[in-house]
Amino acid sequence: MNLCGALDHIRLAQLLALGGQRQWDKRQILFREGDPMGSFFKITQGVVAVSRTLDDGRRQIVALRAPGDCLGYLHIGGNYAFQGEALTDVEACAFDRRKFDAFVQLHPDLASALAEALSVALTQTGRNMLVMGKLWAIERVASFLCEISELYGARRVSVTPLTLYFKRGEIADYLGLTIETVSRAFSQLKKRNVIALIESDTVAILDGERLSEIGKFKSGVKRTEP
Amino acid sequence: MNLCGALDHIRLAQLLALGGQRQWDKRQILFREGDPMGSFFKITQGVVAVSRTLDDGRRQIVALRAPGDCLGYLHIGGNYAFQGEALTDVEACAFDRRKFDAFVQLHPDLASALAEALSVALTQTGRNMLVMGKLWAIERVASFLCEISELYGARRVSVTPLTLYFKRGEIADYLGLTIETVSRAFSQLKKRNVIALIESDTVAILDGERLSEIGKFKSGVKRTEP
DNA sequence: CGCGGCATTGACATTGATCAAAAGCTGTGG
DNA sequence: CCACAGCTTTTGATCAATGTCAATGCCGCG
Repeated sequence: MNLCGALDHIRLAQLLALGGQRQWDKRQILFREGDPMGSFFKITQGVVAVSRTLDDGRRQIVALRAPGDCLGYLHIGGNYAFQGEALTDVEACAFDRRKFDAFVQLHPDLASALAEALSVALTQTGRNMLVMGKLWAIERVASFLCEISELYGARRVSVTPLTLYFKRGEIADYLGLTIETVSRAFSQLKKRNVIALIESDTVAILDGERLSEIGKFKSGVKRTEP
Repeated sequence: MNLCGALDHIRLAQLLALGGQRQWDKRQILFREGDPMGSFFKITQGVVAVSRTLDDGRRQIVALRAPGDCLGYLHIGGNYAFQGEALTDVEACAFDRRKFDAFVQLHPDLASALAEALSVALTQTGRNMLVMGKLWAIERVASFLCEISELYGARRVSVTPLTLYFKRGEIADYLGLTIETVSRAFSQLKKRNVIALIESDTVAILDGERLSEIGKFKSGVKRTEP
């Protein structure tokens, strides 16, 4: 979720004063599911995966967060409802939740912005449920590539070629598949000349039209010049 | 989502004056995905399924809404992001979205309540993604029964025995399964004496402990006296 | 009574998971 | 710089879970 829109520079500065900029290395945990909630975070650099894990170790990544997004906001009885893990090196501003809530009390329109950001996140999540519930493996992977391409394109990260910052296992945990199935889906898409692999991590989208058809993805996805 | 909490009676009355009580029959559509958004709704009676459908007809139910909940709030470019369909006869209060937004401007704490309600919905959705992404068919069905039991228990509907108001096809569309798989899961749970079927629609939970174990469902589920 | 919708069950097909092996890459230390 | 260890990805072989297709039965309603 993203609540930049409603913040003018002055209040953004005030808000930033509530929290400190912090950094995490790739693969570090920003916050753990079940831990008492302290701060939430607004990403300035990098990509974070938000996940839940069952007792037996099965993990589901429920959202991706990129620069501008907030995360670590949701709680169950005062404990983090999810885990946040850095997929890249990450910089984020950490806000003490209580101070933030107090700040929101003083700036009512911020609450509206918050509601708006949450609405967008909830809408996005609805699409992800459709993807996980109804699409075949190759469709899910195609959808994922479209989503990442759009997310990174909208936020910053260069998209030509497209570096995912996801390992196969993370894609699997995001899409409700296994590593092997994700790998095979990539191979399929290669064979059909829809994508090419630059590195295991980095993709050239050869036929964005086709990719978004396969992924049932509405908005346009640009072709990556190889 | 539910924003009763923040509303005292006086303001609730004012708010209600913004919208009119309306009724729908079972299986009627409250609003369609893609239609221009007019009102959103606060349910007073009945159960509604919120869904998205692909062009080829595959449908995913992304949320259930019961009395006290709001729905029809999410939009993409001013059009409903989802469809709302009555699973039972439904009564709801319809609020013109623009009037509501204006009202929220005048009552800032309502915006906070809205954000809180959206947060709860988003947290719930996270769990559903875990269910769909990682659980086996029988686990999903068990999880569904726990969820329904808790939802109805918390809101109103009698829970002994538990009437679902879902057809098999709707359960399937909620859990990312097929009718037949859902039916087989019910049969399994019957065979294991975890549940009994009163009617195809109505279940007695014989062993809630076991059911919530199977469904990986945290909070307690009461036993239904048969 | 007979029709239509829904649920159940069985037989079979297919997808995706699991198990296993091999190849590629990365970083470390000699 | 090379060799080796550890990790990740790919690919193949097989298995299991779930989807698909079809038949049957149940139930409510005209």
